[in-house]
Amino acid sequence: MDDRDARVRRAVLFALDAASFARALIGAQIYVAGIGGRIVETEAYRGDDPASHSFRGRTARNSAMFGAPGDVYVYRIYGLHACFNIVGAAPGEAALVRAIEPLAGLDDMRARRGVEDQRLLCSGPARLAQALGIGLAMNGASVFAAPFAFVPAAQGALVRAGPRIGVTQARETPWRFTLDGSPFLSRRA
DNA sequence: CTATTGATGTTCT
DNA sequence: GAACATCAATAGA
Repeated sequence: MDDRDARVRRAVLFALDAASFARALIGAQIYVAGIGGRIVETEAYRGDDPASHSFRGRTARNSAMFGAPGDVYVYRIYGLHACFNIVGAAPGEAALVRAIEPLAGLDDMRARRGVEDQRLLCSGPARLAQALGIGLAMNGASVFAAPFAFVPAAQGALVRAGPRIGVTQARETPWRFTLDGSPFLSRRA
């Protein structure tokens, strides 16, 4: 894929509605300071969605969700962990990145995570944030600027859809997307 | 393999 | 005061 292809794919990707955006992120690559890999699991959230942080409008915590397409939304959950989202085309829309297939910087990931098993490095939203060194300080950054690097998926992957994990509202909405058969998911599809 | 529970603190009602 | 887009450790089947 040359640079023009990448620009076109990026432009198309960041014009999609929230669910299509989250689905199209499967197969894209995300790196932080050269450490990262291929996105294999995402969830879609948007403003008219009761499960979304943006459902009740803009607040101090979720303001990054109302930023530009490609902006980074990081929040703390359960007082302990960071979760990493990429803002979509419209304000209040974002995709939670739930799992990555590690491709680069495995030793750094292992050091940060304190585990050896490759399957446990990035298979969960808080795990991948820790492995890639994504913290609250990166809230409001952009995946198009250093230290991030973002590579859109080159072609449509075989993607499965199902209910989102851990939500109590809109439990049936099938806005969790997984790369079919990947061993790096947070849970089986 | 599944089920349960403790850790921990910010956000919102 | 309750809820929370989770993880790791433990117990049991």
